[in-house]
Amino acid sequence: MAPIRTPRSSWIDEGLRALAGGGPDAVRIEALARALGVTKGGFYWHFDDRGALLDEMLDTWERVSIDEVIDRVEGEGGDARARLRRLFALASSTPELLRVDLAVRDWARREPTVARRLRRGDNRRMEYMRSLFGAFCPDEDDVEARCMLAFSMFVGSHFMVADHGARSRADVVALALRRLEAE
Amino acid sequence: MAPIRTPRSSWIDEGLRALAGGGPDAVRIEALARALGVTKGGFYWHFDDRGALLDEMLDTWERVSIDEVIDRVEGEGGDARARLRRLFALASSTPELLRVDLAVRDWARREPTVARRLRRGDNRRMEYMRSLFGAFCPDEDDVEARCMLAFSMFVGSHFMVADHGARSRADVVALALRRLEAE
DNA sequence: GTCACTCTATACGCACCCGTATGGACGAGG
DNA sequence: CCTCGTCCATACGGGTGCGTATAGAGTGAC
Repeated sequence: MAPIRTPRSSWIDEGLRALAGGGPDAVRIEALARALGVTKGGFYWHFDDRGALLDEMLDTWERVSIDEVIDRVEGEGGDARARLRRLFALASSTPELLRVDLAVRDWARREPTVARRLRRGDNRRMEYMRSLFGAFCPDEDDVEARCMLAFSMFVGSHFMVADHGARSRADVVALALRRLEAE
Repeated sequence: MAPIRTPRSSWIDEGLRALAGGGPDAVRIEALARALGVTKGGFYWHFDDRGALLDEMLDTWERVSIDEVIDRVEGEGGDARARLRRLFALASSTPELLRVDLAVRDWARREPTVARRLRRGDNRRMEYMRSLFGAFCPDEDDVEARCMLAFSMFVGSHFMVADHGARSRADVVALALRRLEAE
């Protein structure tokens, strides 16, 4: 057994970095190789083709961005409002992961297979949020509206570039979130 | 003066169509030419290069997606809540225009010059929404939070793919909007 | 009919990228 | 020391796209 010099995971990580920076079109094998300091020779030893890499990139995105985040929020206890705030904090805490998430969302708009994965992930997250809002909010329509507003603000705030006078973007998001948590 | 066969505007329109469908990387001159039934020969008579086309595409996007929408909402009268609803309806009414808007938002995440244009546009729309929410909502923080929620839901809802049980996405958005319009 | 103007076709050089083929390099196990 | 497994470098063919150069077509003005 020889040692592993540039394992699959390096290619996947570098691919996710490229995806975050420039979208799926920026995931070019020769560019990744340059970034890793090798040539593409080894890439085709690990992967069948570019599509296989993209697939595995989406696998790891699903795992670390969705499953692990929810697990960590659940693991630390607190009431529903505390978990809600922690969910938002955690999801925005890793800039690199966040940018991958946003890139996947745009990608999903034109690739049905990506959209199917995103649907699975978004449904998981929404289901989890419903349980949190439902803990202190009896009306079902209201729960759905609050989930929608909270989730779409989490996503949409990164796709808009407005100023808010003296307030920072984070201030306004916190303000809005507090509004959604109200009785 | 000879007649105009494939004027600048054809290239810009076709470019916007490509942008809506596949992002800025999909705006390829030879592909646009094929779509227009000509070769790229004439393109370089109208434009210096690909960048010049992208620039003019953004010009027209700014004009028709922001200025004209606000003008039309204002032109038809009604109270603040009616205008708010019309603003949402109008902005979503033209699928093609909407998809350009979303593509520009993703594009802005990696191109500072695009981000600057988007900032200008988003500030205009936010300023207008502030005036509408401010008409029936006295607290300034509350106005800002509602604007943020409304705008980011408008944007974010198109970047998420969750199901809502028996409800349709449009139902949930309407539900959420009604919540934001409440006294 | 001629001219001027507005495109349009075609061909070229360059660069980038994909996927394949092939011959290694390099260290662990025997 | 030799072999095997794990990569890596290099070269190739094919495809696509950009921007340039150049010759020409089609139409209105005169």
